[in-house]
Amino acid sequence: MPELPEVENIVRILRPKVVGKEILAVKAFDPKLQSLPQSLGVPAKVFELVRKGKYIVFDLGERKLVLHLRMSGHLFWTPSLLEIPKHTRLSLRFSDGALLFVDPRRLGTAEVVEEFAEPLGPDALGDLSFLNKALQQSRAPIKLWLLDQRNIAGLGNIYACEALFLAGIDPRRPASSLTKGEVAQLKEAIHRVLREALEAMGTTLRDEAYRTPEGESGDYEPRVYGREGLPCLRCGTPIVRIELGGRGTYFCPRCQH
DNA sequence: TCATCCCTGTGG
DNA sequence: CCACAGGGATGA
Repeated sequence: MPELPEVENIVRILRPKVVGKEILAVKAFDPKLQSLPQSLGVPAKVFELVRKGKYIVFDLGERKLVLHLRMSGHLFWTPSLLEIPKHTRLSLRFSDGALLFVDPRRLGTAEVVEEFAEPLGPDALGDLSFLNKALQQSRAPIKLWLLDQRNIAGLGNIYACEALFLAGIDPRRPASSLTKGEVAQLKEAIHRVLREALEAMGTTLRDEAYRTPEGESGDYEPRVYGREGLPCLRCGTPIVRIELGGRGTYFCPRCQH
């Protein structure tokens, strides 16, 4: 569910609540996470809270707690543990509140490691000049290339579609077929979409979908994602949905070539 | 480079 | 009932 802007917002909101504080107790509600309280060990001071691609990393000094929300994960901040919402998988108690990892589909992950070592490409919010050369080396459809976190970290299904729409590029095009001008457009489009979404506090498509740790929904409104059959905001042509790599892919057949 | 799987829920 | 879901690992 969450992509870079949503994860970044979550981290920004949580940072003042947890950095410099101690995790006083950990409880796992999912058998998959049974060993986590043991490996985490309490009390554990949180030195830093950082986003790496779509991962959320709690720097505990000698070790890191690494969370990934995948499709349906949420992090909620709550003043008390008296009421545990349905689908809560993990709770981290602090002196003045608690953090709940809630994940209906249970696809999310939480693990304690010595060092964060996921193979991630450069962050999508950072310098994108590497795209010029990198894209030349792959014949994969550009949208799938953008979704591969080893290439570029942070984009997901919504913002990959949105960026390609803004750049006027057909998602099926081989990455290596993009001209220099198109790559320039794409770089700009990626940054624009992510900044817009960040400012809007992310995208909340359905009621049960993304929320900030304080329960707020995001205001970003996709231009093409989820708009099959609706008129393109630029030319009025109905937006088309196709499947690419098994994922729904939306684009304007007239604006994107 | 695919399909398949991991899971559960919702909406048509 | 079936289709679909904002992610990613895996094995053919």
